[in-house]
Amino acid sequence: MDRSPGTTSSPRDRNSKRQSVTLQDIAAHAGVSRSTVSLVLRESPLVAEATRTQVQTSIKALGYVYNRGAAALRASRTFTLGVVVYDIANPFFGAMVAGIDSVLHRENYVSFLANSEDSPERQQRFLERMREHRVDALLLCPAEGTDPTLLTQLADWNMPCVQVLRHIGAPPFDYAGTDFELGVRQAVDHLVALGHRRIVFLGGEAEHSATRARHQGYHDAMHAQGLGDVLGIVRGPVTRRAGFESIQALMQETPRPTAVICHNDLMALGAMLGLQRLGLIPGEDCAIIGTDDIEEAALSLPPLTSVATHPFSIGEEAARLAMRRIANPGGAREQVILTPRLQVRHSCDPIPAPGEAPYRRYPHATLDA
Amino acid sequence: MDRSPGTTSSPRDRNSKRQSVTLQDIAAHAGVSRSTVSLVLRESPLVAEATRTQVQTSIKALGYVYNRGAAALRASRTFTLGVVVYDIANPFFGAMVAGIDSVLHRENYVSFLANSEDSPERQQRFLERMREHRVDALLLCPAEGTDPTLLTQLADWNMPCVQVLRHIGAPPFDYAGTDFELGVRQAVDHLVALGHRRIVFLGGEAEHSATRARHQGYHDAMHAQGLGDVLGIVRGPVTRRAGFESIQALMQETPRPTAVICHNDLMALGAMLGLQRLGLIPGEDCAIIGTDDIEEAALSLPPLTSVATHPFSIGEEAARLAMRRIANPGGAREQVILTPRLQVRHSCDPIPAPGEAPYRRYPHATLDA
DNA sequence: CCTCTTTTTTGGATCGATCCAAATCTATTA
DNA sequence: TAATAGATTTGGATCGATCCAAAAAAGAGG
Repeated sequence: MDRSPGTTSSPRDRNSKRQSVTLQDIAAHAGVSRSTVSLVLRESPLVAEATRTQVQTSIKALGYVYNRGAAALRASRTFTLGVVVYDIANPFFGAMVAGIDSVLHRENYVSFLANSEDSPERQQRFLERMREHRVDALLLCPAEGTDPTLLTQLADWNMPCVQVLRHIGAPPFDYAGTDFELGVRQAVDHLVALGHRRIVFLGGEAEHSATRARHQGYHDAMHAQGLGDVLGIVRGPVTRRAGFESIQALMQETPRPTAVICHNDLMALGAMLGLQRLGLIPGEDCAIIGTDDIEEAALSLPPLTSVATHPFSIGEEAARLAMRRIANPGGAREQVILTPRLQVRHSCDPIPAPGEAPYRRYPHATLDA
Repeated sequence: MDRSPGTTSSPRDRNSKRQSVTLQDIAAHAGVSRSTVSLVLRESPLVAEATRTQVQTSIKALGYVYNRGAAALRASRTFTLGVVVYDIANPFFGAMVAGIDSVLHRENYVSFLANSEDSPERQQRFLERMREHRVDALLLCPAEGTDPTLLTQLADWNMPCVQVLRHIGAPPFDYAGTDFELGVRQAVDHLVALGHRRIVFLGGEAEHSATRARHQGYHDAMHAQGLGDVLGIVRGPVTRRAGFESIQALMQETPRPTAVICHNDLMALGAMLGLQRLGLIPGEDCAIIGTDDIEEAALSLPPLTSVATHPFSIGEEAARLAMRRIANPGGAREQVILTPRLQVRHSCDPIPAPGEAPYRRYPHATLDA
């Protein structure tokens, strides 16, 4: 009030002398105290309306930039989240991360993303780094082979953790994922309704919740359909290449399976390719169903029938759960389980009429589902 | 020295009273000063060997966790990097991010990853968030349509920026990418050597450096080969679906192109699918070359010939450049341009002998290149 | 006009590290 | 042995915000 700093301290002056505009500078400019400015920034209802607008004007005028680091030090809240996935190159995770971001954005959060590549050691190093950076919470898709005591460790660290897609350790824990068991059941039921009996599951080799649930679902559904005698599970990596290779081995068997359900879409796409390599037609010589319903699934030949697991929604739910946990660290743990939906396309169409050339059928298929 | 705090201040005691172990605690435990501990942590050569080991013992004993936020406040260095990409679901970026991480890891950095989805507005919001978090530098793959003044803005913000893959604004600026022009030339030359003349380029519609360079390369290479009269560039989105659709339109034309070079691999894979949908055989009815050489390229039918752009290396180089810039903000701007390499597979094999059934040829192709 | 609430504002302490000039401790040399 | 140089160590100030108890201002009631 005694001076009009808008003119006395020119930007040039500040540039040369001091690095950045601080609360103090704004306070001086607006003729109030540091604390009041802080309250305005945090949108406290305590400040009078007139003061608020005055301060906001000064903030704009001086081009102030909030220093979250400084705030974090005092308030011990960083507005920062750690996200650990195991295969960032899988489009599923692209979509999931987008879902996470969409929620974090609203909450003014920002995320550290790390790719464990399914290595517990890599994962551990990332977690330690994130600990130093004092993330408010963690979204963790645990790497294959992660020791269940990791959860205890994180609890000791005081780092809230929401597991995503896979889970380790004993309940209760926070978790967001899909009902994989139900997903596989949907796939099996669909195939059986189409007349298939020899249905093989191309699954993962790792022992974690997500493979277990799928295998359990397969097992139960097959039994429920009275097909307990033709169970077949192949275990291996869950990559495109693995799908490509294992289906070719599978097709050498007699009797051949007539349908294959895959752990994820990448495998399923690889499997379709493997069939083609053998001169077989996916969907006719052997039905294929994938899991995830990534974008590419609609863009294969034939378009892939897939159990949609809604990665974007999973990301959103996981992030929301993390926000809830941050707001209420002691609250009851939650498990958010989304319901998958079978997206039917053309990779398990019924056998074509005898006269019809199989290959020619694809052009009639619609790709837009 | 006067007391043995390892026993006097038990962990339980600290848990209840104070939140976390600080430098002060370690100093007391080791019988030295705060400052000395700080020097040890930063691996300063100033501290005597005996002191160093003593302090390190105390650090372990007390389970100290470095608080980077606090350090950042004082030292105004956050050990944090912003990374903005425009399509996280593209496996190319998965590999690139992995390359970035591998460098950051060594340097004890951690990265905020943001996905602009090619929206300048989204990008801008992320940048503002990262500014509040005071990232030490930015790795930016500018979203399509980004205003060139963004560079000025970032300079005003005092935020070092390394552009990646695409660049906007006027030199000098820091940049890491590939010689796309050369890449396309390699593709054209390869096709011409195989006897192709009607070579079409399936390119992007956006006006940025990466599309311009590719188009320029195509233009120059075609002219150099004396094919200036059969130029053909199709512009559109650079997605799998776009490749799928535009090649089908292209195949209606007369005379038909005999070869297509694509902006990226996703397009090329889509294009191969499009050919199949028309009942045409990729590589025989029409040759296809992609760009990037993502993992999936080796796993298509036929395996895709592609201009390898080495995403992992680009990520590494970009991150290294950022580290150099952080260490020396005023230094001369650098442009790191990697050399692409044509990875020949089977999507542009020469026309098969008359008697040979085209489709049967694929099983003989090796997928391992 | 004065007292009593209620609303709004404030300054000093604090978060946990680094910076830096000065103090201390060790050798070395005259 | 004292002076000097070099190697270590140190404490106070600082980074830029929040917390919180207390002060000041505004409004209500008699």
